[in-house]
Amino acid sequence: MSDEQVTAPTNRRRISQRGIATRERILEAANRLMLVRGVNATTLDDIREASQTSKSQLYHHFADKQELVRALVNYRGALVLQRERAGLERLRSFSGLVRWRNALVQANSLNNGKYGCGLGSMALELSDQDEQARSSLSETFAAWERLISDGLHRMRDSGLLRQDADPEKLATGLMAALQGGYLLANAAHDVAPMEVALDMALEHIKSFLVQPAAEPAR
Amino acid sequence: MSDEQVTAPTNRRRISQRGIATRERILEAANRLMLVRGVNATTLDDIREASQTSKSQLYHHFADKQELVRALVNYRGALVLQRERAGLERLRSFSGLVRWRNALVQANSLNNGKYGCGLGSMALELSDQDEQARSSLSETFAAWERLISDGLHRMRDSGLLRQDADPEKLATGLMAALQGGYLLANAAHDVAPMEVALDMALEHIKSFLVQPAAEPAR
DNA sequence: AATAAATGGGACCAAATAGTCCAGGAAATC
DNA sequence: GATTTCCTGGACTATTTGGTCCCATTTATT
Repeated sequence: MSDEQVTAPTNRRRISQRGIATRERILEAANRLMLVRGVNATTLDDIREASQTSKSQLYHHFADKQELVRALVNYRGALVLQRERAGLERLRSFSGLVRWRNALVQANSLNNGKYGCGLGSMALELSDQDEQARSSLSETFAAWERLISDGLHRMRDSGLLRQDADPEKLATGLMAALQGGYLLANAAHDVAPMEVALDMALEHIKSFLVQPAAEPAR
Repeated sequence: MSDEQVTAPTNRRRISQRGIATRERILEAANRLMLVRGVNATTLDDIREASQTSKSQLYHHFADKQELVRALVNYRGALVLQRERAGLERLRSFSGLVRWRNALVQANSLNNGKYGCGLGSMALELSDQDEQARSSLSETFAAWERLISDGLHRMRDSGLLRQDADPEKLATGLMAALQGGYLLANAAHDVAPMEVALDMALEHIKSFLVQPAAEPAR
């Protein structure tokens, strides 16, 4: 769904290790620059310079800026999903969720809430500008939520969560709290709102635990 | 804190009704265009055309694009706060919160989740690009949260909310859910995630009610 | 080794876009 | 009503930026 390449003879085309590396270097630079400056505020010359490549290479690997952005959407999505899969695929307990929360908070606190979520910022900037990018981002968010809801399903199946808990809705709520937390933290240049938001969502999930603990979440 | 005008002789400068109207027309057009296309993707020519003005007028009323954007940040902030003040300053009950939620959801559903929150989208786009804009936006968010927390304080003072409820944190959580909901709804082009997120936050607030009702929030 | 195809460097072009300028018209003050 | 100051229209300029092109170099296939 994301790999259309140069449209035509993908098979007839030779490809070298060096070419792959260059393409990767471009995406890596675009990822880095566009995270801090935003997509529209980053120029191709910025990327060319940061990736130590040239114009012809940019246009050799990507038809135009839009296609580069779309590739970045997939690139960044894959990175996030990979990271999140590592942290969520074995989720089976509430304390696992707390650890997951702590990891996100700590990562974000390293830069005082700046930059926010790479996916969320692209979503707001591109959704009303590039339908294909929006669609990809939406799917990535869905996959991310599924990682969470799968964990919640496991917790429900094992009897930790009540039967009337709705893993999908809980996951959506948690994701919204996370994204909203990123946004407020970014605006405030302070992780605090992100912590409060995540704690709210965790508290909400906690209220569906079969044996609610006495102490509040943390 | 937001009105610096042309820096120098604000008093010595005559100003006509027509001038004010033109400035307003420019801001109104910028507000409209930048909401759907984003700040960086909107050109001054777009604004000039949409506002039925000319280049000289843009630069007569604003030093450059950055200052126009900063003025827009304040303009939009004032609009949102005005709207929210109307809906929140008499907040005294949980059902009042539900009505507030419903109004936001309905407004957003009119365009299938598109465009998101005018403040939130600017926040993500400008926070890492214009420190002054970020600061203003952060203050506006704080004022908005205060409208909510003031209402929650009233509910706590009147005995509706438990004493251990923290209005500030509850307001931050609700705001994060709202902003995250806007973001996910925008990415999905569907209000549903925004509803789920807001309901989660309301449910969380509900858990601090002195006499929890039997039925779930709605 | 010869050949063909992929990769690379960077000058160059065209369009978009921010920003300038000035002359004429409108409004306020005397 | 005259004069001064503000406001407006729109042509014009400079810069940025996406995109093209050509030729050299490297890599793979024979």
